[in-house]
Amino acid sequence: MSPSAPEDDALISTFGRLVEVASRLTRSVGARLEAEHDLPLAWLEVLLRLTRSPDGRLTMAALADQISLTSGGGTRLVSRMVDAGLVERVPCPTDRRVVYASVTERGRERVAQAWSGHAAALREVFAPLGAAGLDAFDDLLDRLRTTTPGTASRP
Amino acid sequence: MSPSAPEDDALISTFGRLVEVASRLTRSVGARLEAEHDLPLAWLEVLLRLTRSPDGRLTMAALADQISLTSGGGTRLVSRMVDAGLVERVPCPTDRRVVYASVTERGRERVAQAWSGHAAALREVFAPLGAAGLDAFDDLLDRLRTTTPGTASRP
DNA sequence: CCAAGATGCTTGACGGATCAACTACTGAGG
DNA sequence: CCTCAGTAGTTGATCCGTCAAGCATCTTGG
Repeated sequence: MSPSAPEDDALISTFGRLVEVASRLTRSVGARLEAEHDLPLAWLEVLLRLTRSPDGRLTMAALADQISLTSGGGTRLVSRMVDAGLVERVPCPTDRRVVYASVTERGRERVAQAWSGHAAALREVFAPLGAAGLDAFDDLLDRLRTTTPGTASRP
Repeated sequence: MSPSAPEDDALISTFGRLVEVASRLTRSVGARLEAEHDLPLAWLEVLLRLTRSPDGRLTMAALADQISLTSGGGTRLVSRMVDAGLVERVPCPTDRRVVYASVTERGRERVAQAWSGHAAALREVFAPLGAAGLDAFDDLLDRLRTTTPGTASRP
């Protein structure tokens, strides 16, 4: 009773695989990061985005969008990181609604410590693709990313 | 102060992209499914796995593994689906520890209803890849999947 | 045959994300 | 100028998954 078309079936399998792979990879990489550097993957993800941004800061909305969280989720996540001293909240002088999340020095240190281990984990995880496969993969992901609708918090 | 190697940096970007794409896609596809068929994506995922399995059933452990949940998460998810009448728990006669999750008739109906809409959503979402890209993508995902360590619940 | 370890599933406590409501602020039109 | 719609961020309630402990059952080696 597998409903109907065979090529739609393939589509569904691919999608399932995507979700599964993303889940397994984040789990595996995240566990290692947690074990070796006591740093949740989500935190590193935030720190990386911030350190790559001009002045090491991003508005809450931009950050939430980049890490695919709703604005509420973003607020809570950075709150925890503020408590841990890795991030600061900096009010925007020209628009008093906006708040910047800004990496602290301590935050930069943590990234520097965790960085090479994280890179090693990723090298391992992506090894089966080879260099060519990795490039292709990156390109395909980019195509999917840019066409997918919008922001997490937009109805 | 972007730490060091440029090719590791690319790796980190690719990983970030993978997570982002998976998240956006599940969100978009899930929202549509929820809106059109009032069915959470995770439920459909379960129903699809079950209907594809012999006798429409899977042990709790096998199911949890397939949808990347811990065994505890699996238990709760099927409990909810049992309450909704889409799945039944069937004890295994030969090994009294194991419990099968088995699709009910009602479950099969829901899949049949949702299936074509879901397929349409996926066709849309994967459109930017084209047929060739989709094949390549599927192949790459498969390589990543088969080499990634193990089961969700295994330490 | 039975003790000890493995395995399959469930459950209580908890963490973390979502949703929706709310506050504060900005900017455009009358 | 003032109002009003739209935008940025926070927060209370809730949902869902994890972790770790626990129970039942199977299996194995002495």
